[in-house]
Amino acid sequence: MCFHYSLTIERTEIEIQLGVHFDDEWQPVHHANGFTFLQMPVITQTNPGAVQLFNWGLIPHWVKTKADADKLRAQTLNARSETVFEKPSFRSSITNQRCLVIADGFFEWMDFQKKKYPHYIYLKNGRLFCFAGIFSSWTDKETGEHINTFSILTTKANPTMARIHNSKERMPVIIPASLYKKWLSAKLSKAEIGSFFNPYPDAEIAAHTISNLVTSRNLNSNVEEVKMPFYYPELALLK
DNA sequence: CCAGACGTTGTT
DNA sequence: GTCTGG
DNA sequence: CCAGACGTTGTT
DNA sequence: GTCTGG
Repeated sequence: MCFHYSLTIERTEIEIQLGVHFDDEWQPVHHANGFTFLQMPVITQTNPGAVQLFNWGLIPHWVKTKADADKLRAQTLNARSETVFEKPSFRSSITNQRCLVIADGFFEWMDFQKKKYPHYIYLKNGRLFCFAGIFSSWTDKETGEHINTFSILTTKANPTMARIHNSKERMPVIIPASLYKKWLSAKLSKAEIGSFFNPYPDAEIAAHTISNLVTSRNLNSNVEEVKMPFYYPELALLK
């Protein structure tokens, strides 16, 4: 799974690397906590030339009230790729409402002797990447407000992620750069969509432990330092 | 028929 | 131990 | 996901 | 909206 990630590069750099327009205001985010349902940049199937800001936490179209939406979105930050075609919250989005969720790193915790050790995971080449996402547009009938939301697909962990995320052995689905266009193309069969649901190649990712600033209540975690390496002597026992 | 769920995980 | 809030 | 609470009352 | 459980 993946409930915390980062996108720490500038808007113009995102435009250059992905060849898209990004017209909204944008400040790099060092720590996006899914449970705050913040707006993050995505590229949708329906508007593949543009980066848009959607709220993390998918609200299905059939939700009736804002209260129900708020309950559900805390549980739709991720969608299991194995069941995404069946689940009521996701099945109407996977066929024709896929998106790329732009990121440059994500956070997971290792369990060791009953303590949690946060890690930052990123590509060895240092570039941005895209999670496989699905999106939905929801209208609040009380206020008329439209909210565009997304969820990040998950799959089983590759060896590096299994070592880090040792309690659950899951990881987000990452789309290889060469397949961005295909993920966003219309008329993919169920099998073609399913062919994306693989762990990302182990050899291409890197990771290190970080301090617990990432979940600090008193300090602002949305700062550059959040992803800096932090050494835990007790973890040396693992190597 | 209506009411209620609709999700992610993991499991000393 | 388990739930809620962020 | 983690951090932090973990209660009483009554309720448009 | 659509399915499950009662």
